[in-house]
Amino acid sequence: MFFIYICKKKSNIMRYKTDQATEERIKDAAGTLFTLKGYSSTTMRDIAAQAEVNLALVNYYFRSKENIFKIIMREKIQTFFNSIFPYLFDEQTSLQEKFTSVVEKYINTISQDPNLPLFVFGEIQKNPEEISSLFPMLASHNDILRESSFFKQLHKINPHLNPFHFILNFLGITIFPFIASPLLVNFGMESSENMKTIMEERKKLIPQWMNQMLLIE
Amino acid sequence: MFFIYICKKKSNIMRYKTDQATEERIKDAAGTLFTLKGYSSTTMRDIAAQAEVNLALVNYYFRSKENIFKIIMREKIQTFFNSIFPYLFDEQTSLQEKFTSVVEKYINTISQDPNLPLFVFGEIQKNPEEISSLFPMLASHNDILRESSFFKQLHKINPHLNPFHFILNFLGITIFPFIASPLLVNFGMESSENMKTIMEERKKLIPQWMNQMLLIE
DNA sequence: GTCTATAGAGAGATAGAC
DNA sequence: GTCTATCTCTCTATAGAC
Repeated sequence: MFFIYICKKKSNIMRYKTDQATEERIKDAAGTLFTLKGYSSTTMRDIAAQAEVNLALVNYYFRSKENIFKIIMREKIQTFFNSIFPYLFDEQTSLQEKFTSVVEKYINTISQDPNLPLFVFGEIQKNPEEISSLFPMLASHNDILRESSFFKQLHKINPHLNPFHFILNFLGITIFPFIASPLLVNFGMESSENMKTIMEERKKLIPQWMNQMLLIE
Repeated sequence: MFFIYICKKKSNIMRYKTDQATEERIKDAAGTLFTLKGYSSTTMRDIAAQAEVNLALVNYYFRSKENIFKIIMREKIQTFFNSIFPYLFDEQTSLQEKFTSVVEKYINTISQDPNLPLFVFGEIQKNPEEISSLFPMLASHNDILRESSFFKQLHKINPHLNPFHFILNFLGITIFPFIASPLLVNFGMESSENMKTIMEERKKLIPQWMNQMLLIE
């Protein structure tokens, strides 16, 4: 009895420290691998190895591969949209301020996790209904973008063109460089170090380009 | 003997018609599934079912999954680059002409296979060295883009900015809409029918936007 | 060429010891 | 909580009949 008591106590103390660290390590490993290789190419054994834990532990903490993926996916999409959405709906800021703050925030976020855009768009392509189930709010209320302050401001400045064009342009020139960078490195574009400085330059340039584009009728 | 002769003859006649059709059907099925779901999420059984043939036949014609994937991948990348590259290196055309002809050609090509960009960039992210092995020409000669007529013309018109910025912008506003469309449909952007008209509008708009952007120093 | 049947490898998941 | 061992399923690939 005494022995068991001691062990239990020790195990409880350990748990508080170790468990959190282990769970977090597994989640980090899964996040890295999923964003890099996608759902199907990532195995539970990969995740265990990357997290330096036993395979059984991954199931112990997260029950199933599908479950751990959903958790990761939800967080990643959250990160992805949170760096844009709050700004787009802010009625207090000007179009200019939106351009600069979204670009700044977005490039900072993605720089820390450059595979994020390709992961998000890729998984949405593979499983379009998934995003609706993750964010039912969007499915039910799907004019959300059209009713944003951003959309209205774009329309006011240039009523001749569908504001979606400008949104596509804005996201395109901001996000696409991250999507294309592995390819462009092959074409002698930039080493991954230079990619960083390129993106820093673009923080200032993108708002200017957007202003120029708005002039067209 | 006579029986065998007849059968052989019949089988040869059949082969000419049937085999080509079967092989083509398998390749089409594989192409569709790979571009939609990626390498790992696509099974040989999927391909067989989609092509309406027996599983063993897929291996009969293409030997292995990896092999059929390489064949598809090579063709898709070929299509992808052929809609851009010849124009970029043409010394005879002006920058304006390049903008319009690349946009026209590219949007037409991708419209027939909207998943192509995400597939190409996704697989390159998963396996960056693969493209070098598929196109050794690029690996050995990787200043290819920098030496293009397009690059030089951009530099001449705006010497203050790295031409890669404009190339990123150009590809971004052209390609990104296809990458983002499954997502934007969720945000009430456009039904897939309207996506077609949106892209038609962009054929004319993109060259104009590019001109505007070039003005910035 | 096309099919059925199956070998063989690798995946996700869990039981049970510690 | 963590590990070893194993079950079960599905996948790729092929052998062999027609």
